[in-house]
Order: sequence, then C-alpha cells, then structure tokens
Amino acid sequence: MKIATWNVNSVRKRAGNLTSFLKRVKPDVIVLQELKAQDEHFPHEAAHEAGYKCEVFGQKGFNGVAMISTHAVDNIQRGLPGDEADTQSRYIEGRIKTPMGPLTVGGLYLPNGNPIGTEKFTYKLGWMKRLEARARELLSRGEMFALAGDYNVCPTDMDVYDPRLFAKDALCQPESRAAYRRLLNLGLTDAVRAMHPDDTRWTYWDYTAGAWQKDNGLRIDHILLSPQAADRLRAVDIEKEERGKPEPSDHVPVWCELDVGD
DNA sequence: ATGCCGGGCGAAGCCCGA
Repeated sequence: MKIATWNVNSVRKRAGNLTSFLKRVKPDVIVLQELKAQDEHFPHEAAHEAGYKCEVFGQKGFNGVAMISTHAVDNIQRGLPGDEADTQSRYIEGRIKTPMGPLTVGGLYLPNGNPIGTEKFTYKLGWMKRLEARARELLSRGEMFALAGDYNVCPTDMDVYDPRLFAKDALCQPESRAAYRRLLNLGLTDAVRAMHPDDTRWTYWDYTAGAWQKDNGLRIDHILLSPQAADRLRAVDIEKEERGKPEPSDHVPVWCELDVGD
C-alpha cells in the first residue's frame, strides 16, 4: 500500500504533472494540498485517466485538499473537527479496506502561520492543537492510520538548509516544533525520518532566489504513521525529480509503502 | 530580500504562499 502526499500549488496548473506522477509512481492513495480551486474546477479527467477516483474538499482561490485513490474510500470527513467557525479547506480524511484491516488516511494542509506575532500564527497553533485531538481520537481505535500532508513545520534544524535565516519563521518556531513533537510523543512515526535518520532531504524549494539551483530547501511535507501502520513501514521516498520538471510545484511528492498483505 | 517567483482573481494590481 503506497501512500503519497503532494502540495501541488494549483491543481489546475499541475494536472499534467499529476497525471504523469500517478502513472509513474502508482500510489494507491495520494492526498493533495493547495488545490486553489473549487470542487467544480477540479480536473477529474487527469485522475480518471490514470485510474483514480477523487474526493475533493476545494475552496475558491486558496487552500483546498483532495484524496485520490485506486481503492474504494469510505468514512470520508471534510474539515478538521474542533472549530465550527473555521472556513478554510485544509483537511480531508477517508478509510480504505486492506487485508490487515482498515487504514485511515488524513490529508492535511497545515497553516503556514507567518508572520509570527499575528493572528495567523495563533491560527496555526490552534489548528495544530485540533490536529493533535484528531490524532488522539484515531489512536484510540488501535488501527492503522497515516496523517500526510504539508505540515509547514521543519521539525528540527536538520530540516532547514540555513537555520539562522529561519529563526524568526513560523515553520521553525519552538511552539510549532513542540506541537509537531507532541504528535510524535503520542506514538506517531515520521516515516521519512524513521527510514533516513541522518539524511538532509528537502520536500520544498522556493521559486525565488535560485533556491532550487542552490539546493536551498526545507523538509515540511510529512507522513506520520500510527504504531499499527509503522509496524508495516517498508519504504519511503521523496520525489525530488518533480521539482526539476517544467512548471513544477514548489513542493515535491513524498510517499511511503506499507506492507498490508495486498 | 517579510516575495526575487508563481498562482488566483479578474481584468490592474493586490492577496497569498514559506
């Protein structure tokens, strides 16, 4: 079972990149972030062409997330519980049956939170608190799950090309990192870090200032696994080559493979 | 370099991203 995540930075602009990625890497399920599109503008054909069905939680102009799968998905939830006033489309969740029991996948686009000291940073920390509550709820079931997406958190200085430049950035604040660490402390496993404990591997390169050419990147897209899912973790990868293609997203896909006996 | 690119919206210039 291959689970992927990708912040596509406009799903309409990236429809071609998405189709070729699905055909090349063949994830069973992929969660997408930053659709920047309403539900009715989602390029269903791009996914159908590669054999995928789509669950979309779009929003006009900004945000927007989706879950695309070759398997049947049920128990679909749109939106992160815990704040009825939150109108931003940043979370989608669904469940897939496997020979080893149900696998729940949550796709998330965690708020960026910049600049610090504003309501944007407060919103980020509040959102992370709600995500922790969701993780606790899922953990109580004792089943496999993956929370995958653009976390907008560099977990440690190892995940930033130049930590000094990001000392005041919301992605690297002690509060952001502590909230991320609370997820790990619940018993979740950072799939990429578990398989590559000592590597510097980026998932994002800014469009500006030649960041890609200089390999000035960040690791902010993550897949966190429940204990039952982490038991079955077999492989991970970061699809760096997508950043070098024409008209790329500034993020690249991340995936992990779980051995669920299929 | 708290936006150098890139995208959305909507029809010019502003908002947003990390």
